[in-house]
Amino acid sequence: MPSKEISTNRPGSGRTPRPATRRRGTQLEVALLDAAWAELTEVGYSAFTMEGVATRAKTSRAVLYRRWSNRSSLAIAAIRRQTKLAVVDIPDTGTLRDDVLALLRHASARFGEVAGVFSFLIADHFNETGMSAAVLRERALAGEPTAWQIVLDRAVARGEIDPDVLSPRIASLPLDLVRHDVIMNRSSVPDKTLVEIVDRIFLPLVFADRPRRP
Amino acid sequence: MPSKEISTNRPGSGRTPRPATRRRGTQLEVALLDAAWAELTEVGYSAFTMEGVATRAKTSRAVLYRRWSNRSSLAIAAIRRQTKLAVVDIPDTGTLRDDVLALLRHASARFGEVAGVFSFLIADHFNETGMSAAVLRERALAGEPTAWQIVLDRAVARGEIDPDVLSPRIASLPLDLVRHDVIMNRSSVPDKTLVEIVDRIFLPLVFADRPRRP
DNA sequence: AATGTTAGATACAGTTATGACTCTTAAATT
DNA sequence: AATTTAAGAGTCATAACTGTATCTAACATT
Repeated sequence: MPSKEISTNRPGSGRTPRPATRRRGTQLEVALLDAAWAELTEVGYSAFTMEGVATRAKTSRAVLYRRWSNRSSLAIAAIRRQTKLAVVDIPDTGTLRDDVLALLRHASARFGEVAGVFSFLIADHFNETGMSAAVLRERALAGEPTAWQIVLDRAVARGEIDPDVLSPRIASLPLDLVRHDVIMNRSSVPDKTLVEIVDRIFLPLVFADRPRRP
Repeated sequence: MPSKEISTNRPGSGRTPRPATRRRGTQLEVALLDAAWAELTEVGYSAFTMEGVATRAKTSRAVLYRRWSNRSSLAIAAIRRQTKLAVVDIPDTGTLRDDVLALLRHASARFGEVAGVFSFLIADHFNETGMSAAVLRERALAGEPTAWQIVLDRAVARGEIDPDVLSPRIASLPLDLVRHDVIMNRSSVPDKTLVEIVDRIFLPLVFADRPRRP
């Protein structure tokens, strides 16, 4: 059977009509990471394979292995890239409440999209490396002040809130709750819930010692 | 090579000194489920295999397959058993704060179990069924009032808190935050954090309209 | 004591992914 | 134009797990 079609093996002339172009360098790497991200969001980490990514990216596994030695590295790289890409335009409505709500709505919608990726947060990689979702998040956001932080800073600058009552835990509370909700329900958070988080939990804590806003 | 050691294959006389006892019936089944639970909490669902469970239980896969046809059935059975077993003894210190703290400490200490169960909930099985962790949790707790609910009810009965300010979201807030923390950090929650959640977030919200406690 | 059930060991075929390796050739570099 | 790099196609050995099956001896039942 090895004598079948001897040396008609020339690529381009064989049964597989290969595209005449080859991606290189950054262009290729971006394509690979995008494919990896798409794979992650669609099939989840548990079914995330080098083979699947290679197929989707229309390349071979070798190209992937040259850059990432295993699937968890690739997954992390894809997540990193995606979090960098996801630039939020920062709301500036003039009130803390509306700024915060705008960001939560955005976060909820976005978390909802990538809910499948959260499977990654639990999976084997963290068992091996001892890394956690929190660590990954910190690294991904390293340096850059988040939109969230900027919105809070502005509220402090306006004199709307007292920086002393804004402990890190209270500051991150709304986003934490939205994230928790998404993880538990595997879907974006109803707007009613977002409003409740802001009006019944976050703002009362932030304005605890002050008279209520007008 | 098949003629090597013909018929010295008698178990008990071979190279493997097998234990002379055999578990049966309920005793065996309990051992299997315990092994499955241990495996689930330690390696997570993505690395949860019939083979791993069998090895841990010191039995063969056939014994597992006779009872559960695949790993998700086995995982579900193990989780079911555990949720039945895990009876929390309900603290009754006389104050809401200490009761709540006791329950949070208990929940935090069992973080590994949370992580194990979550790794299952989030894995592929649920991608297909569309079920969410929140739904499954409700089902698991169906009927039975939780220790958490009982503690809150007692505080209401003592007149310590006003049932009207205790919306479902605020009521579940401390547990939600602990769960979120466990998921994000893959470890138990520092006691300092638990105290902060109770004293800086939960109690201020619950006692919002009242004078501070003595 | 005889009989039936089944735990537990072992083997096997089939599937899927890994990771290393060829080889040709498109694209970049010189 | 000549040379170097590496994309992309493909092969192969290895490993892990699945699900089924076979066999024996330890237990329960009679």
